[in-house]
Amino acid sequence: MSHSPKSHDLVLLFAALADRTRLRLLNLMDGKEVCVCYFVEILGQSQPKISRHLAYLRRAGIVAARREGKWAHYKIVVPKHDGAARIFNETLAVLREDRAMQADQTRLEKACCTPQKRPALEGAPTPRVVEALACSAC
Amino acid sequence: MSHSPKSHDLVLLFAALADRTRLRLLNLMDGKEVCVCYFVEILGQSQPKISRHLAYLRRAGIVAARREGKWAHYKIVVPKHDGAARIFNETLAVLREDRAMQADQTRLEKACCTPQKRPALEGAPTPRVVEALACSAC
DNA sequence: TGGACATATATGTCAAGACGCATATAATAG
DNA sequence: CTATTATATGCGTCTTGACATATATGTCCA
Repeated sequence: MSHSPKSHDLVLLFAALADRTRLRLLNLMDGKEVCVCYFVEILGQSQPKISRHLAYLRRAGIVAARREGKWAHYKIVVPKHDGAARIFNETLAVLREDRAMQADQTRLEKACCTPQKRPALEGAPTPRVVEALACSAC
Repeated sequence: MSHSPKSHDLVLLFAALADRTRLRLLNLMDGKEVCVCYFVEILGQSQPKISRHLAYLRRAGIVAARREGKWAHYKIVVPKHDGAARIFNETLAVLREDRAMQADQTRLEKACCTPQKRPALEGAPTPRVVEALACSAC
């Protein structure tokens, strides 16, 4: 596929990646489908702010939302455009090596293990592994 | 090097890449050091516009300017941060595969061969190959 | 020295995005 | 049905960036 690889796609991708909060969200979604309440808890940012950035990523076509009862789950969608996909995957790989991003990952894993200790996560669905990359702690 | 790979660097890189004109400029600089007047001629955009985008890229630290008499030459500088460098190089590779970007390259090569046919390029220094990647036509 | 030309910056205008706050929707529980 | 919880969206404000026009700076050459 990836019919006409217009640089327009790339510009949209880069714009979506040009925000720290969005990079942190993508990093948390790396290999997992994550509930919104976890993003709010782990990043410690306001729920509307998180929701807005998730909407931005959704519009950019690099995440997909799934509703399950009162919870919304988000997961990564690799861009169709081949070039964009390569850049996107490389970006995820770079994020994995970043200290702060690893810290986010660690906190997510910890929260997954003892969600009952966090009021905001009581009864919330824990992140679910999607396509390879196992969550060692959960 | 690349001591503390802060995601801040990445955000700045992505912001710099999130513009079509800047992507076209970077593509033209791929492997060559290019005079500003060539950018203006090849992209067919106003000189101030080109200059602003070059200034943006300069501030972002991914191009370097060199003054030679009345002409200014720009060339690519790969980011220090290792992750940013990988993403940046991958981006350049993707641009090379893009139709429109190839068209820009072709027009640059043609202009290099017969600069005397273009008033704006009379006497201007032709792009100079830097670090490998030869300009086959010039 | 002065003028022509190449390049850079200042300014005004417009649109997009980020954020906080409040509020609306949606689904569940009681 | 009402209350509660989770998520999304309007709205006002601030910042940033893109662009066009105008202007400044710097360099060469006559």
